[in-house]
Amino acid sequence: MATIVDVAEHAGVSIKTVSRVINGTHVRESTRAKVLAAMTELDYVPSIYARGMAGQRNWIIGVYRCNTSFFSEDLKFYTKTLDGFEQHLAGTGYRLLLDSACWRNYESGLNALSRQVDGVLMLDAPNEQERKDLYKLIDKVPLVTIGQRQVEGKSTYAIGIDNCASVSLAVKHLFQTGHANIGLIVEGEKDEHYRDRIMGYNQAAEELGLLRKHVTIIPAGPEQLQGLRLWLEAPDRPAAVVVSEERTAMGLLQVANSMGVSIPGDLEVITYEDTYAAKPAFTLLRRHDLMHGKGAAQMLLQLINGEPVSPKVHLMPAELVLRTSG
Amino acid sequence: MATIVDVAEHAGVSIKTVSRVINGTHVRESTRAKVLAAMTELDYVPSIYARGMAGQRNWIIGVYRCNTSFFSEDLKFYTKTLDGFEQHLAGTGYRLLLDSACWRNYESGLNALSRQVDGVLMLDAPNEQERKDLYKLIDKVPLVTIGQRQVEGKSTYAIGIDNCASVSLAVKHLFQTGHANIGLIVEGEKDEHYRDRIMGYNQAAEELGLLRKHVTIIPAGPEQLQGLRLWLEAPDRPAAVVVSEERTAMGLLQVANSMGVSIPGDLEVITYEDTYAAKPAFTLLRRHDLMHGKGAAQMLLQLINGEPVSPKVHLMPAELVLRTSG
DNA sequence: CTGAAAGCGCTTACAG
DNA sequence: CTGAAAGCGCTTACAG
Repeated sequence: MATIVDVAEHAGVSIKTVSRVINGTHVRESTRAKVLAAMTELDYVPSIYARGMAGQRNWIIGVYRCNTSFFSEDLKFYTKTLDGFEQHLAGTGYRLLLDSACWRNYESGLNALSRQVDGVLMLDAPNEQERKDLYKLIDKVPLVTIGQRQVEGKSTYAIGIDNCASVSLAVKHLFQTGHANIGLIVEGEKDEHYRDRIMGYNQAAEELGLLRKHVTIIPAGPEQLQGLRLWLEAPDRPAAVVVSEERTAMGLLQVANSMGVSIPGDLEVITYEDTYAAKPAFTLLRRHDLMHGKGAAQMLLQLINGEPVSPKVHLMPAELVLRTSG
Repeated sequence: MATIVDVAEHAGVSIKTVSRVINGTHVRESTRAKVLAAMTELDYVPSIYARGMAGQRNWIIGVYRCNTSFFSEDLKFYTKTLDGFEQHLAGTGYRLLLDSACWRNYESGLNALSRQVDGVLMLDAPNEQERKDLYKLIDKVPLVTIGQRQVEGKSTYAIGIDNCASVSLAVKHLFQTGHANIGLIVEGEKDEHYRDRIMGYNQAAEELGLLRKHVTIIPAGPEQLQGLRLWLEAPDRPAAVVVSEERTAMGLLQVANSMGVSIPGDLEVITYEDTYAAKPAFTLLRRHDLMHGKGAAQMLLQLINGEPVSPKVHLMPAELVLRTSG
């Protein structure tokens, strides 16, 4: 296995020069070409271990999820984000480390991770306690979260969707297309993003002067279809609804079908766009996940490089994608 | 940042002893406790870089996908597998590295990766050319693939689902429940797993003496629903069908609903179980993804440790999960 | 712009 | 069972 010494000898230059080529520092073009040729010929790959140990950079970025296996089912909500993150990182020399030894214990895990990486991307919304632990680590390692993280009034560097503005946008759209009786269905009320969505609904409802607010919490799980059935059967149910999760919207479609309720004819539905294949008869709230991921990578690189990052939190509303069928 | 020297001094032992504790080698229990206490007190974390460089192990396992971003949409087919893989690895000291610099170029990428990791888990089915490149690397690094990989009659170490046996099982089940006109819908015929499924269908059809084979290829994409409509409208269409992808099965359900065709009343459907939320009225072919992942991790650790692995390829049929509703 | 040398924090024979 | 020392392959001041 060729080392930097072999490359230097083969190219007839100093080790330092090879190092400069590896690190992209300025080297005379003809020299660089000679070195690159030697690298190719010797099938040389710089050792991440030697680089991490000798240098002040590790060239590794840790990707972290709170108190959950990295590869749990709901990773699907992040695949495009991570794709964008990785796309932006490609060519920078950074690699992604998923530390299976650490994500089972939040503080000590991240603590350990923070020593080994140059920066951390944090995916999931921590609960209150985790958020406090998280905040202790912000000073130890450059850290960017997907979605806003508030800790005692302060925030992490964050990029993501503006759930409040997105739901508000959806409600206003329904109002503008002639609906006055507009509901919201969410799967919970404890998580930050559900709270933000409820807030967005309430804000829009007040702004528009809606006579009635109709927020329903229907948790995911075996009883969900039954819950949706009851919701649909209620005599005063809204004629238009924003559904917070696409799987719930799909359930709603299924139940509506079985009850002879036509969507969008009898019930107009707007829902977040997720990973399911069929997108029938819904107007969608489309997140720009790929862009979030790229933005997170950019933010993180700026933090690592000590460049100023502004604003600290960058939230974007979803884009409304009008249904074309139905 | 505490080093192994600090820990040794603090615990009043030699560096070597600390190293032995880190690596789980035999140390007197009282000594081990003293060292662990010192580690905790000093908030010590061993450097992966120093360990990787000094030792003959890197304690890192590379996870690799062929010619695709790691985080592409279809990662969802592998989340449970990876979850199991990671679960089995937890506590062994190994971590997972996703090398964003390498998976864009197959051979050179994996080549580079192979230097930096102790073993590789390979997820996607490579095409013929990639498979040849892959095979060159088998000698360089312990490598396990999910799903079978044949290269010129030889195979990688592999674990996964037996697509042939699974579809065969499904067809036989339909036959035993009284169906004689049984079809198969797949989304392609080039990929190995589609070929295996078609093979399984054909084998079962011949074994059972089915009078007619009815294999239909309906690619995913915008025209899929139209294709499924035509399939459903055909006067001689099967009364029972094995659908190879759940998204296609969901599309079939949607089209059937709109046409007034009842599932399972008018059409019995068996499909692979994937990630979608609603599982109505289908009998499912359930893969034991978690088990595949754990098995892959076990295989890989055995290979890394130089232990014998047998059999080299371990394929399991899917489990038939009978529908309870419909 | 380049060369010689120290040092990063571990593991591992080699002695004791 | 333990201690002292070499060495892994880089980066980085430090000289030239």
